[in-house]
Amino acid sequence: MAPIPKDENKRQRIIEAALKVFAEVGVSNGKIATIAKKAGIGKGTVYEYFSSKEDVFAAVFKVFFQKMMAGYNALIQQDMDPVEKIELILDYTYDFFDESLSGENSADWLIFLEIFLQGYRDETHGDSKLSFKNILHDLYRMFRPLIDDGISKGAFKPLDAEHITFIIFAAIDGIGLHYFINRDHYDKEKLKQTTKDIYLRGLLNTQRKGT
Amino acid sequence: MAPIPKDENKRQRIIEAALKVFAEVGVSNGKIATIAKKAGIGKGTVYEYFSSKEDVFAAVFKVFFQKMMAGYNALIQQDMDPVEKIELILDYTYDFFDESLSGENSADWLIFLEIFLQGYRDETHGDSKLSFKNILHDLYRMFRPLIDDGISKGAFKPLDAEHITFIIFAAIDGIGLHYFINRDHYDKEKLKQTTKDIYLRGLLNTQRKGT
Amino acid sequence: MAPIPKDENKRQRIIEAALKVFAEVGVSNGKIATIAKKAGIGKGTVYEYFSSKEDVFAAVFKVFFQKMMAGYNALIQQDMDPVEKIELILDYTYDFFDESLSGENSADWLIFLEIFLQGYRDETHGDSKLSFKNILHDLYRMFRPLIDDGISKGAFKPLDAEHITFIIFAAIDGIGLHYFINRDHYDKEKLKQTTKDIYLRGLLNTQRKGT
Amino acid sequence: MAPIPKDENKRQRIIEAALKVFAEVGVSNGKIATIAKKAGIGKGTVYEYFSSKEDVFAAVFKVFFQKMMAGYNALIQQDMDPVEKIELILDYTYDFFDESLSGENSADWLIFLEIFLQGYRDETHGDSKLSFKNILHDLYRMFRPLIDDGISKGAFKPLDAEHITFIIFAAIDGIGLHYFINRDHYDKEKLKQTTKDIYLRGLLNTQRKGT
DNA sequence: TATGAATGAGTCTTCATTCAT
DNA sequence: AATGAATGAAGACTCATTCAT
Repeated sequence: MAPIPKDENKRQRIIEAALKVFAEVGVSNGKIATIAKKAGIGKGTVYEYFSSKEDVFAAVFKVFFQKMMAGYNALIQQDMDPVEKIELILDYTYDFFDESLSGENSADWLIFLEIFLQGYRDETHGDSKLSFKNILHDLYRMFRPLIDDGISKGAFKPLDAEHITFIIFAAIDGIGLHYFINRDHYDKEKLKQTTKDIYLRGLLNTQRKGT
Repeated sequence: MAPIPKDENKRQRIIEAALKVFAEVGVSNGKIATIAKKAGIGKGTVYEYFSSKEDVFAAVFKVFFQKMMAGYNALIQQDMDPVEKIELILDYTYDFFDESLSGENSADWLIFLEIFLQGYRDETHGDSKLSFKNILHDLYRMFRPLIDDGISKGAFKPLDAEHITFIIFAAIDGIGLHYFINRDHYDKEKLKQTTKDIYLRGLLNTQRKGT
Repeated sequence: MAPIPKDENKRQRIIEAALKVFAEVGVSNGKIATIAKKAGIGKGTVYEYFSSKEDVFAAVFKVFFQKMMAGYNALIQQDMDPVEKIELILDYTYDFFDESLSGENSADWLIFLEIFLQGYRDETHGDSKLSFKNILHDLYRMFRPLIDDGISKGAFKPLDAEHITFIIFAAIDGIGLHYFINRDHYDKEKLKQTTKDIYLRGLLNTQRKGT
Repeated sequence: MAPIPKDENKRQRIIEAALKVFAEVGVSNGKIATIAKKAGIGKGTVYEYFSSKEDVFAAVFKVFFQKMMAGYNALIQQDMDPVEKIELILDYTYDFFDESLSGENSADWLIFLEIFLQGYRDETHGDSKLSFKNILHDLYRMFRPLIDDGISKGAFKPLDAEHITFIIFAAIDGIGLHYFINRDHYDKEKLKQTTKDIYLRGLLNTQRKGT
């Protein structure tokens, strides 16, 4: 059905174009014709690389999360102590959104929500090959060692690692989302600092020293 | 075009039906015919109360946020100390999603994202009468006094109130979102507790007592 | 799927239009748009009465054979002796095609083949609600009593009635088909006479009297 | 456009593949891509041998009737008396269909109808290089000497030879067609016998001997 | 006021055909 | 000579919206 001919580069161009289009107007409203034009190819050519619009979306979905995970993973893999890493990750979240929002890519990040919605519905309706849940679990799994490390090194409170991971990542998501809409109303550096203050003073058990 | 006839009750039924339909299948895929049937009226009747599908969405948007704000506002208005309130609010977030997800309304909460997306796009594209940003600011404005109160009473750290409000609310949002997808993988009570642990041990400056 | 609203008259107009269009250009090449225009309605309206093009075809199929059977049945029901009836039926076959071919309906009869092909393929491919075989058996069943009657009255040779029915009807079909193409090359009255000569002198066992 | 390159063998493979494909799914639904694959060549190569799909069909049309005529002609050319030949031809019709229907070629014979329809329409619409009428006349012309021979030898009734030819051949066609669909419902040998009984007892004037 | 039958603009998708390699 | 990637014209079907009843 989806023959996937050789030109891998062209396939990528379609995915990128689709990402932008879906982000800008939504998956339902994103026309294959628009995607094709944006990719600089003919309408029919899209179907040489993907069997359907749904299939295009699936590819966008996959690529998006791979990139996202790669971004965070690069930070996590670095050789530094857990506290610094958490700080880096929190800072990075703001910076990542800030970059995503610059220039013409301004709406790119909306694709996260599009993907979230579409992916969740597909899952609910059972016709999904894109297990959204699984993606989230991959993300948690990626963060998890960092938390474990912090706990074992005594840097983090000895709370349940699984639940901490969930909360931290979920919170980061929400913060990114809101910052996405409100960045012109807030001072980024102050937000970064406050975020770290709130998270870390709680996460770290250094204060216990004082007890 | 939309004369807005008398029967206000019927108008509400349409909005409720639209909420469910949009939540379940998305705004783009939500059909006027489906909404009408769910509201128990004829297709044409929808156009007696609303001038277009877009107009129906605007009403859903408005009602949804009014309800949401009412829910949180009820908690905030209660006469109790700021720390307890924050705890209540965090707990409530989990409970709210838990309730929303029970029974047939299981997808209701997806409407938040639908609304978010649609609202944000409308705003970006300039054709919006629904300022999404304004809604968010209303929400922050609602939470703000609670933070101010906590700070002035010495219960919360003397950080910048505006930024705290942003972070707390954004985090709550993210947590709700993720819990929405993952609730069957986690123990709610443990999550509640860990959430409060992380947020509050950081937010509260009680540890200073020890100094 | 196929709501089938009230206006039965309009439904008939669509079927008639489809019959002509399918006959003229084939089922595959027959466009819904053309059918709609010919029926004097909007494109979308076709879908108020039929759920798909396939469904339109099914209706054409059904109506066509009902008419066809009604035509032959009227002859068969008449109160006259079997030999005369067979003669009438053979004559009628020529006349029927002759009429079908006059004026603008000139291609109408091609629909028989279209239907034959489409029906046969649908059956083979299993996705048929139009059992073509069943239709043919209905036709045979209709002719059968005539043959039985002729045999029991001693007018026809005492051959196997079922097989006679098959052969006579199949031959009539072939004759109609060829006449359809060749009528301008032959003298109809001569064909009628020759046909009866060949069929009847064989079918009747009157000649045995002479033995 | 269609330079008709050397490899005649490849050209035949395309025609054969097209025959099967058209028979199976119809001319409209038969895709050039499918034909190419079945012929074991590239899609573009088809256009080295034929200028268009229509041109491919024309070749199939021509080849099919050549084969068909060759089959019957072989029988007609044999040195035997007219009555035996007619019997042979009638028997052969059943056997031919029986063979065509065995194994994977099961739908091959449908091509006759496809060709009939397409050919007839092309003729009607004037864009035909395939005079369907002419083909039929060739067939009649082939049978004609057999009838003439039978009449002149006194084996057949002295009816008009041209009309007899038409009727016999047309009837054979119809019988083949119906047998194609119904062969599992009838006993072939009985059908053969009954067919010959009906046709020959009428065609032969042997009964006159008794007079 | 309420309705739902009618409509056609708009979208995905297919496929014959072209053409650079 | 052979190929198959690229293309866009064409067509089935959907659905917001209108309007006569």
